[in-house]
Amino acid sequence: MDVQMAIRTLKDNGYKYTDKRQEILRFLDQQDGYIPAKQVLEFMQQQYHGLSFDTVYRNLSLFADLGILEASEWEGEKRFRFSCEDDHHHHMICLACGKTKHIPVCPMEELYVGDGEFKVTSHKFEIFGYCLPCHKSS
Amino acid sequence: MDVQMAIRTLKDNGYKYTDKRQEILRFLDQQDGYIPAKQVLEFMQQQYHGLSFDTVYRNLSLFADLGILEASEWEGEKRFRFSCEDDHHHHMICLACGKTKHIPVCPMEELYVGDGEFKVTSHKFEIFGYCLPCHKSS
DNA sequence: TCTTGAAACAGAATGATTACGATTTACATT
DNA sequence: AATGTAAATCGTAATCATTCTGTTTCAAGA
Repeated sequence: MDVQMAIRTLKDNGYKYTDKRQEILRFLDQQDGYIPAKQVLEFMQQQYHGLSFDTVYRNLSLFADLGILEASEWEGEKRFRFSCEDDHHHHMICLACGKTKHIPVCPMEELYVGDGEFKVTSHKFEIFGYCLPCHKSS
Repeated sequence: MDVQMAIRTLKDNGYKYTDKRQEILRFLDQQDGYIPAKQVLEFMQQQYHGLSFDTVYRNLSLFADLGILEASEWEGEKRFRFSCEDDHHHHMICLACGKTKHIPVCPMEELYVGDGEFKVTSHKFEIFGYCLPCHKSS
């Protein structure tokens, strides 16, 4: 997933492509790991003085709904990152800097949960901790 | 960990044992899994009309600090449960009614992630879907 | 019983997020 | 290029969970 694919996804679903959406997507495309919504807002307000909170928060949620972004949430803040284009996987997430590391294994593949009493539609598996640089500096 | 042990822990650390603390502990002792702080507050306000939010939130944090409770947080809410290391589990969550079902297996037990480059502190594993009653009625 | 410091109270403050009516804008159609 | 319309954004208020502050009440040791 990159900015071009994101634009196509937006158009395919009948959404418009605005300069603010472009800036949000370009900013997140440059980042490495999960970025708090607040931080995206701050970046955007540098260029668009008086930008409404609503615009940023609603667009981030929209992008996540469309699969353009991946969303997570910890320490009371929602965070977003560009969707990884490769195979299904999960993340280790650094609580200090938000950087992520792939976990190649998916627990769902080894776990039998389809017991007929629960129709599974999705799942979330995340490991939290500290990456080496952040762990050292604390 | 049970209510008696919790009382001892409180006393050992120089904290007082009040009727409100007793009620919070007894309520959580009867529960099965993580309970949102808000829900503890609602239960307490049934008996103590006009009970301060502060009393419940501060006590829950205190209990967690003392190791009486385990704290977690998702969907923007802090949640607590009695400490019980041998009962570690995860949940299937119904997206329609919110009811949960235990998953007896923890993927962390079978996954080697301690590669020295990441200090693991916690993890989250949740399966989303629909329980039988909700699935039938849709 | 008395004393003292912790606990609880009441309500304001905070921080993140969402909601809403009014206005502006993107873009397909004319 | 001009127009119509649904979507996007604005500006601000509301909400939700939680924390803080200053004062009063109370548990438990002396």
